[in-house]
Amino acid sequence: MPAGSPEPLTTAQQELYDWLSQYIGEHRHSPSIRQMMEAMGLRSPAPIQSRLRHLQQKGWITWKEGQARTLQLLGDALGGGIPVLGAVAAGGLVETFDDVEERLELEPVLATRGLFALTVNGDSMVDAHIADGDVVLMEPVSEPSRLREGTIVSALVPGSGTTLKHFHRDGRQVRLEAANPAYEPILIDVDQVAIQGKLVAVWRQV
Amino acid sequence: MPAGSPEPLTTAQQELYDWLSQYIGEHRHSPSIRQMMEAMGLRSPAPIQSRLRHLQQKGWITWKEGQARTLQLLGDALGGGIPVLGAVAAGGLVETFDDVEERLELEPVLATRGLFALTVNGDSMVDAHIADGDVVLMEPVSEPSRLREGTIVSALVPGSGTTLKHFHRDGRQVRLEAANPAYEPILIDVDQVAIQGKLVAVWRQV
DNA sequence: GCACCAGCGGTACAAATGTATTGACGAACA
DNA sequence: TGTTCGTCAATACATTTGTACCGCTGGTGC
Repeated sequence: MPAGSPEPLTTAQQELYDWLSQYIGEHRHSPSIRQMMEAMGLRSPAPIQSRLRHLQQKGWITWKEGQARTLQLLGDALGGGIPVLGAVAAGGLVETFDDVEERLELEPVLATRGLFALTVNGDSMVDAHIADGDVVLMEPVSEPSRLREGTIVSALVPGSGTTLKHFHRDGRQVRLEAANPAYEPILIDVDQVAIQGKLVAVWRQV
Repeated sequence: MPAGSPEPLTTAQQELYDWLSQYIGEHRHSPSIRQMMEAMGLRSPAPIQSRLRHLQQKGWITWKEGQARTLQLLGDALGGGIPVLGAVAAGGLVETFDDVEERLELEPVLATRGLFALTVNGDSMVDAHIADGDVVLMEPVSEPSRLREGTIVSALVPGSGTTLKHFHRDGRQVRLEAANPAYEPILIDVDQVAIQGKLVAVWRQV
């Protein structure tokens, strides 16, 4: 909820909300009222209806009347994106943020078909601000010849495994450069290397 | 689909899948079969059943039998998280990835209530691998006194706006340190600074 | 031509499901 | 003390909804 009015919940309401959050996170869809009933250890749907009504009035959830399993949490991120409240600065500056300027939408990226992720191991890409332990989201590459110069790709180099590097072409050869001067570029024939994917996003969870 | 068997779809199946993808992306829940029926311009649920069965057999969708609106796309990211196929390395190494080791779950983070995002401006946090233009996901902080030493926070410093820094306590004072030696630490009385949130995740979209 | 299959229409049915109603209990509060 | 409100039980009801069945059609390949 747009930070400001965290309407307090009763313990029963909180209990239901927490369970909903967990269930939806796990199953990707809303449970039915009778499922909530069972999970809460109740024997009648009425209490659930009541709690749901209150959760709705307080702005925590919403659903489509009459339609099954259309309940949604209004926890900012889920549904509608995360509000980007402003910018934070280097030296300082930037005013306080009052209203939402835009919303961060992860969906479009996540909806990319065939997307996969890799855990970054080592420090070869630190200069590109990709640190050890980061997760990189990659999109499969079908035509390596169409890659833009400098694109960060994951490449399978015979004898040295999979590696994350900047992609360059040198005529008939491919040059894979780390974003860290401590590492030597890899020069390899275009036929010898398999480009698995290109970098779409970086995710780091603290 | 788990990269490897891009089972071909008929145009009718593709049409339905595309619509489902769009609908779910927009509404955050599955439509009912009769809704699909209408959307496809049909007058009977049977064709939809047929298409759904085929989409399921080919591994594009899934649902819980007998339960309403529990259909899910199997587009990797949506539903089930993004498959983390392995690790990519610095110098090299790491074998090819065959099977999914784990899945990247963004949901738990995104479900955090009150979560907000900030666009990073400047290079004060480069040493923490947070670059200009990154989006940082922040969780509101209610009790600044309970913050762990070194936690990255966004703080509102009177006269110098909002800034992203490492948080430290020095007795009755707060020390805000940039992750870049070029910037001087900010020393300020605990009552003079407002800690708005702590860093939960970093998101960088290429 | 014939088999096969995806697709369509129409219909039917049982189950899942949201919702309304009534009554009772206990805690909070004036 | 009496009122209010959130909670629970039990029940009832109308839809919503998934699913099954039958027959027909048009295209594809043998």
